[in-house]
Amino acid sequence: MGVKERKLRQKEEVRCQILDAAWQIVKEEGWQSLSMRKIADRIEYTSPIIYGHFENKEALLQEFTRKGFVKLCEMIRAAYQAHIDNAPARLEAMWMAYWNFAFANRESYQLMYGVEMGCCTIKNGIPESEECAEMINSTIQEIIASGKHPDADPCLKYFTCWSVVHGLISINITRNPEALHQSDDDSPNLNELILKDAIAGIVSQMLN
Amino acid sequence: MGVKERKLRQKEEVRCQILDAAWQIVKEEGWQSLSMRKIADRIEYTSPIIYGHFENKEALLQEFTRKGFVKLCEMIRAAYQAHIDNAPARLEAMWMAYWNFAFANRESYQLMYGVEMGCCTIKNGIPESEECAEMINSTIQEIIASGKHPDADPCLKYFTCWSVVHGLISINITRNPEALHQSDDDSPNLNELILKDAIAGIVSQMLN
DNA sequence: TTAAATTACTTAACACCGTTAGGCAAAATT
DNA sequence: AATTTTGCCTAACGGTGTTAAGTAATTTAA
Repeated sequence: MGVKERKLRQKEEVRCQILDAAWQIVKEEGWQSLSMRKIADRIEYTSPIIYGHFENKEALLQEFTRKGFVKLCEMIRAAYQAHIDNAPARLEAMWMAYWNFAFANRESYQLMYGVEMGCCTIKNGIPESEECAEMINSTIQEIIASGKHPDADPCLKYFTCWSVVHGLISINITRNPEALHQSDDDSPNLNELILKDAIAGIVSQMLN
Repeated sequence: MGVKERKLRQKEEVRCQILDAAWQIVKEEGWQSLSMRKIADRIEYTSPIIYGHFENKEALLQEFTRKGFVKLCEMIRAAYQAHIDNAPARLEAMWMAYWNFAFANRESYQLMYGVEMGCCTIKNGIPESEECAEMINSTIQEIIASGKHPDADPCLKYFTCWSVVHGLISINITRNPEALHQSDDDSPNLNELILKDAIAGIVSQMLN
């Protein structure tokens, strides 16, 4: 009598179809033109059924935001663990991971930080988001502790780092899709150089 | 037979009413909830008459963007002229002007750089916008020329500065209205310190 | 002064949007 | 086999930007 299980499975499958269709539309036309009716069209249902799976459109978007932070968190965690013995290098690696995530997942980043989402908020209910902030903040604290300004505010340094990186990403992500960010050849692109320079500057301000 | 003149004057007055009503709504409810019908309600007309003054909603918003850049340009120009003899100080003053504009004209800034406007684009059809970029870029070139890295790219330095400032503003403008940006007492707030630090860092990278 | 032409404005509609209520038919349970 | 539950759709509400058609007032011309 696995009828309940089957129905649950079917419902879960429709949920996936909704997310897949939504993601497809976003990739093709952008977040701006994503609508419940368009999603329903693609999965050959009518729009009200979506409300059986997501409370409203915002909740649906929130699901993508959540997924984005999970992925971002993975990448930052990898960078964290790869430089566990060197705090300045770790900080740079984590922000580079952030940078790479933004360009490998443009649409996600735009939803996570761009349009209306409260940007750079430490508390936003998504645990992975807080874990990202925690890893970066602890590294900053480590750098500050080993430097000549132990009274520096790590939170403000975090904001400063974030503003450089996010600002640079903002420049590149909305406008020229491939103008400045061309990693075609082996040489790192100019933006990455700027980024590393800026972070190195902040680190040096913490140390000296 | 000044009937034509009178009609022109009347039409111009309605145009002003439209802009005033729109601005009032924005200040009360934000850009998100500004609609043509709401504007029409306030000026006691119906929505189609707005299209006699503005081609569409985007054109109306564009008018506010333009006005914003005019004001921003004034402030940056004043800073430019106040430090005509000292390029590093001039650069800092111009970015501080930018910073102050953003917080004195939150709604304008949000429209100019925030929501969907292509951020930091050098060419966007608004002459004042280009003048701002020109003043900053020429100052950066002056600094670079007097430094030890004459081959540095001024455009990229401009982007770096802009990303720091815009990033910091983004943090503060969307979230806590008065949390970090409290200039109540005489002491400059912490964000301004960060800002000056960051710009000083970039300048020092150009010089040394 | 009266008829024609222009202008100013409104009403109604189109095509969207997010969201909800009600109904119908198929499926599952009793 | 009758009843309950479920899944899904149709229709609608109130909102959006925008356009076309029509009406009433004003200005111009005869």
